[in-house]
Amino acid sequence: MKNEIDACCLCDLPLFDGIKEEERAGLAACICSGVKVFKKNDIIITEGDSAAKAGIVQKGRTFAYIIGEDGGRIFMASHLRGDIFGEVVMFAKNEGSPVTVEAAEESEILMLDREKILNPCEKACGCHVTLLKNLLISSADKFAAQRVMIATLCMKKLCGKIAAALIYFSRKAGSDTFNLPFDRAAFADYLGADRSALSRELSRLRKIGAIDFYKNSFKILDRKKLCGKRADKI
Amino acid sequence: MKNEIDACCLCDLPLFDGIKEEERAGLAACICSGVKVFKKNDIIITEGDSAAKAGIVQKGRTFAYIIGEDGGRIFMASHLRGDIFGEVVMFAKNEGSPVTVEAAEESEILMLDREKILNPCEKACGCHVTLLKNLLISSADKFAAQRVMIATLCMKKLCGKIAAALIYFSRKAGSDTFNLPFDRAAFADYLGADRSALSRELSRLRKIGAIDFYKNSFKILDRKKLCGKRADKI
DNA sequence: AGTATTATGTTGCTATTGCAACGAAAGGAA
DNA sequence: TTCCTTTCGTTGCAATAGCAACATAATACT
Repeated sequence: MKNEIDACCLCDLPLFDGIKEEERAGLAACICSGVKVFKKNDIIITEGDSAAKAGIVQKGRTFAYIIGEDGGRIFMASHLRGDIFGEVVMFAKNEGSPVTVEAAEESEILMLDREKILNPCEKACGCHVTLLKNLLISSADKFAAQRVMIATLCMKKLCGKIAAALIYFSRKAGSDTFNLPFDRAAFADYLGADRSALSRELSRLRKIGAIDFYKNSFKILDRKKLCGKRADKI
Repeated sequence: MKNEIDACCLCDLPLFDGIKEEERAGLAACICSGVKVFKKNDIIITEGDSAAKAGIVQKGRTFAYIIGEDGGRIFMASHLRGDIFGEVVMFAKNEGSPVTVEAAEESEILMLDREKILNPCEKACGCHVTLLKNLLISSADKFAAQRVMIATLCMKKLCGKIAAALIYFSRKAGSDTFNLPFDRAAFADYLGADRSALSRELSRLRKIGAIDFYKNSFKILDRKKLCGKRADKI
């Protein structure tokens, strides 16, 4: 295990909003328990793990998923540099992690300690309330992200799901051109759809001029076409 | 507006776990701003409402939903006596309620005040950290409920969605016989499916002996049949 | 009771989509 | 380079599910 904490990365997180600059480093050191390096496809948290772990991505990219009862992979979230994962679940009564977290590429993860967050050393008392409020804000944001997923998955047709997802990621990026944080297979998982059906539909949307894409880079060309009814055959 | 606070209802909530009996009533009075009565189909919170309201159901039943871009209703949650709603969203940066909350029947709602929760009177300082921790726990639980919805909606076939939902509500009730908190139309919304398609599938599942139901009361008879492949025709 | 309204079930039709199988393209490793 | 692996697109086929329209049952209202 490496033990260099990228203080810059850690202290700039929203988690530390409202905490005085001079207190951040101390608090950061207090709540975390070291840096771990994971190779691509390494499992960081296994579904059912009793220990309530959390982590912050210092370098690389990770994603969380569930293996559904039908064997399919249910995509839950992706985490880029600066993102926290596991911090919401840490507080749930239910024991065991509900998801598996996997490294999408070689990644450095700053591991957080549940107990230290819940019961930090006494000197941190001043920051503590602020930290908890920030965690609440973070939870609320993740809650909102899940709500977007639900709204996407509730669309009755695949093109509706695609439209909802593309519009969401476009808005998030603040541009009609943007990258999706997953490959086709993961995108299909995210939409709860079949990969080949997704490919077919994306091709159709490109053909009618609604979108354009190359790999995981997408561009929305025409929102009306994106959401409209399908044209009659031929 | 009525002004009787059902102290029993309020104080027994998980929100007050870990807070001394003698402090509960005071804290309760401190964070809430009165009781409102709503008739069936009254709107309690409208999507987009700037005020971050929250409430506790003292009597009755409410539910939250979004009107999707395709006009369909996206079911998000239902709230029975003792349930809190809006408390997670209160902390999100994003202004405006993402959902509409509606009374499913005549309901008494204890309204909560965001500012009072975030910045309670000084004397409540001792309880404050505990209250925030409890809110974190509550957020985590709702987060988990949303994750279940996502796992349900990710099922590729309707029978899979139905199975996932029924098994979830069965486990929640701790019995193979249980009531769903919605009528057929809302159940279809919850599954992101068409109401008539849901009826058709439920009838099929009853015919093959997987489940039985009457109104919103369901019974799981055979889990294998519930999830298995469809029998060949006739 | 009688009527209106709502909730639920049924069915035919057809578009949609899952599934499986295959091929092409891209990238990595030896 | 060549081989291997992974990713992505295409297509035929059959199952599925949305949609609309209607029938029936349950409930509320006067």
